[in-house]
Amino acid sequence: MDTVEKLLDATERRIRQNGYHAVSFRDLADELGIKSASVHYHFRRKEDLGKAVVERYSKRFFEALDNAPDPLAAYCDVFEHALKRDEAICLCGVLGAETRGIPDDVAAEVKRFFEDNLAWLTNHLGDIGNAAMALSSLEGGMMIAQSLDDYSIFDRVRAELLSKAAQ
Amino acid sequence: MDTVEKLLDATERRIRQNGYHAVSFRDLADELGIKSASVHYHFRRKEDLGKAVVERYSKRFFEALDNAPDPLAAYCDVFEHALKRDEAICLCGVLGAETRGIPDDVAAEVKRFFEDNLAWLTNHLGDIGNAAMALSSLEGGMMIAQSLDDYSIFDRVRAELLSKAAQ
DNA sequence: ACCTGTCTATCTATCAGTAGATAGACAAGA
DNA sequence: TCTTGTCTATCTACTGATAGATAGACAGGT
Repeated sequence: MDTVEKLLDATERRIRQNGYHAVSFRDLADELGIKSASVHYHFRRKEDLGKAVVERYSKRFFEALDNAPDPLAAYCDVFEHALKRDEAICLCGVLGAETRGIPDDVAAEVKRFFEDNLAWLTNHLGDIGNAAMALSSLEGGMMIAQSLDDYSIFDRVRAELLSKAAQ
Repeated sequence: MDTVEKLLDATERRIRQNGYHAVSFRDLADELGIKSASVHYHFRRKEDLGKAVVERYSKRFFEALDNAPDPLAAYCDVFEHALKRDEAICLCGVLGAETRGIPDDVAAEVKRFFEDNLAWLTNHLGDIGNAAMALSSLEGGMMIAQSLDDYSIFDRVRAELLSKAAQ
C-alpha cells in the first residue's frame, strides 16, 4: 500500500475517533515511520488532507449502497458497519459537529455528503420526512452510542426505523 | 455578572460552535478583557472548565423541562431553542462526537447527560425505543442542520416525531 | 553504454505561532 | 492582616508550514 493510502487511512481513523483538530502531521508521520515534512509532500496543507479523506469516505459510502435489494436495511447496515467494525462514528458526523471550526472546503465536502445522503434516501424511501428521520437518527444514534460506550441505543434506532417503515 | 459566569458563557458558546479543542485560554481571556493566567485562577485546568460547562448545561437543560404539559413537545422545544436562539448545536452533541479526544471526566459528564436524557424520555414516553429515537434524531438533526446551514431538516425531524407520537 | 535531465519521496533543520500551565508580584477590600 | 482576583513573565511542548538537500528511479538522446 502506498504512502498516500496509508495517510488517508490513518487520518480517517484519527478524525473519526478524536476530531479534526486532534490530528497532527507529526502523529501521522510517526504512525507511518516517516517525517512530518514528508506528509506535507503528499498533502501540502492540512485541509488538503481533510478534503481528500472526506471525498474518499463519501465515495466508498455510496459504493456500498449500490444495488441494494432493501434500501433502508442496506443504509442501516452501512452505518452499523462503520460503528461496529471500525469502532468509530461516521466521519462526517464528527466533522459536522465541528463545522464552524474546520476549513471551509472541508466543511463544504461534509455538507455535500449530507445533501447526497438526503437525496439518496428521499429517492429510495419516497418521502423527505422519512429521509430526514433516517439520516438524523442514525447519525445521532452513533454519536450517543459512542458517548455511552454502549451500542444498544443504535440498535434500538435501527429497529425503530425498520419497524416504522414496514407499517 | 461575575468572571466565572462570563467564562462559562464564553466557553459554552465556543465549544458548541467549534468543538472542545478549538477553545483556548488565550481566546477566552481576550474575549473577557483579562489575561489567560486569570482564567487559570478560576479554572486551574482546561478539563475543570469543560466539566463545569457541561454540568451547568445539563442542569439548565432539565430545569427547562420541568412541569411541561406535553413532554415530547417540550423536549423538542428545548432542542429547537438551543439550535435557533443560540445558533449552535447541543453542547453534548459536539462533545459526544469528540468523546475519545477529550479528558475522561468531561466525557463522563457528557455520558451522564445522555443517560439522564434517555431516562427522562423513557419515563415520559413510556417506551425506550421511542426515547432512543427522539434523542438520536434530535441530536443528529441539529448537527446536520448546522452542516447544511439550513434548519429544515431539524424541522422535519421534529414534525415526524410529533406526528408519529400522535398515532 | 553513458550522460543528462527530471521526477518521486524522503530527509534535516528551522520558522513563527500557540497550547496549557505555573510562579510570584501587586492592589483592593473585608 | 488575610483573602481575592488580577497581573507580568515565563516555561515546555507542540502546531502547521517551509526551505533546502539528497538518494534513487526512470526516460531520451547520443
